Amino acid sequence: MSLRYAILASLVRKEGTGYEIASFFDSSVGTFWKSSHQQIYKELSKLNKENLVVFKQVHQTEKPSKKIYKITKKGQQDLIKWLESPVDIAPRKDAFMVKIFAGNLVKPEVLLEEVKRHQEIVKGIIANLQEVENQYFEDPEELSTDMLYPYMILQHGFIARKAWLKWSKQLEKIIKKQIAD
Amino acid sequence: MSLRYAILASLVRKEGTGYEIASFFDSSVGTFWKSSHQQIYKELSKLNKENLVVFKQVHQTEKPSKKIYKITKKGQQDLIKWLESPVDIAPRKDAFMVKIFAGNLVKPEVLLEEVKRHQEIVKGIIANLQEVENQYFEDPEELSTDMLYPYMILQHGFIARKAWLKWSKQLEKIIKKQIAD
DNA sequence: TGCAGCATGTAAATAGTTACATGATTAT
DNA sequence: ATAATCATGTAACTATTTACATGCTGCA
Repeated sequence: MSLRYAILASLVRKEGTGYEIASFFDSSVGTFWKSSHQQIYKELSKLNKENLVVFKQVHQTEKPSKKIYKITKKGQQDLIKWLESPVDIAPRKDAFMVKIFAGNLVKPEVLLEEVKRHQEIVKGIIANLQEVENQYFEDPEELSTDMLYPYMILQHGFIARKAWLKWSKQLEKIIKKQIAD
Repeated sequence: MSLRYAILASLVRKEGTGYEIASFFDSSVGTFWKSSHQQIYKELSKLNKENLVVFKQVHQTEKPSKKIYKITKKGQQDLIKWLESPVDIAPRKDAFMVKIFAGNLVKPEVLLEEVKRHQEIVKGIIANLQEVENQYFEDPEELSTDMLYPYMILQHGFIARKAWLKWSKQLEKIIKKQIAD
């Protein structure tokens, strides 16, 4: 039920198309809510029926025409009401961890390969976060109030991914010891 | 589609009832796959129809009767096949982060309260992890091969939760500065 | 020539949540 | 008395994924 609020939170900062919202959720700052474009389009049309967002159709000659969505006053009120109520901590569904938990069932070489692969992905994510920080948050001391919070989302990305990497090095050692034996 | 593998991974270590599997997924070592008991019961009966698990009905006088599930050879083969194939990194859906991202829309006092509340929850989780470590993983050097991987799941819990706490202290400072202004 | 990016969606299937139902025992 | 623990499930609903569909532009 929070997809709608993730969308509203995105629109409150910047109006945009469903496509842009989907890209945002794929980006470093927006990774807190991963959703497919199909789902986002569906939710946007629901949100529109409930008068929480409105859109203007924009015709383009070189690209397909698009709908630029904007949050309404009612949408803002709804969002704020949700923001002010408590939420549970996020339940986890992490298939990689299932694999590690059952790691003793597979050849350590195979496990190591998967760990290595994930390390490369995570390193890529960190590099991307770094780029975004350099581009948009160069001087954290000078950030405006409303950019401070997105900056903290970025910082969370760094801390969480780096902690994961550190842990995965420990894991690597253990798997390599298994291979040696 | 990974719920079935999380269940199989749990059963491969120890046979048990749906209720026990659900409790395991709520516990510190099993938090990598959160699911409701309703869903687990449904999946177990599917798994049974597909001959990946079998159960024996056990009648109890003081408690309701139960079904103790056990993984079959076919179930193990299926699980191993899945374990050997690559998985994507887990997509995130974190409502708390949506709140922080849109933090500028609410009174900093309200935001701070929610952050504090989450800090207490996370501290509780860390304390629980510590207890489990003391009880079951007292001497990491002496761990048997098959307990090494669950131990690493526990370690991931520590690292991830502690990293979150550290980040949240930074966040706290920023919110307090907002209140002061 | 083929793929990536822009841009929207429908349809079918599966996964997951919420509400409800039962019932004994033990601890507060 | 009331809640928690053990133990199972059904029914209705909502959320999410997967597959399919379209079509233009610009790049390699």
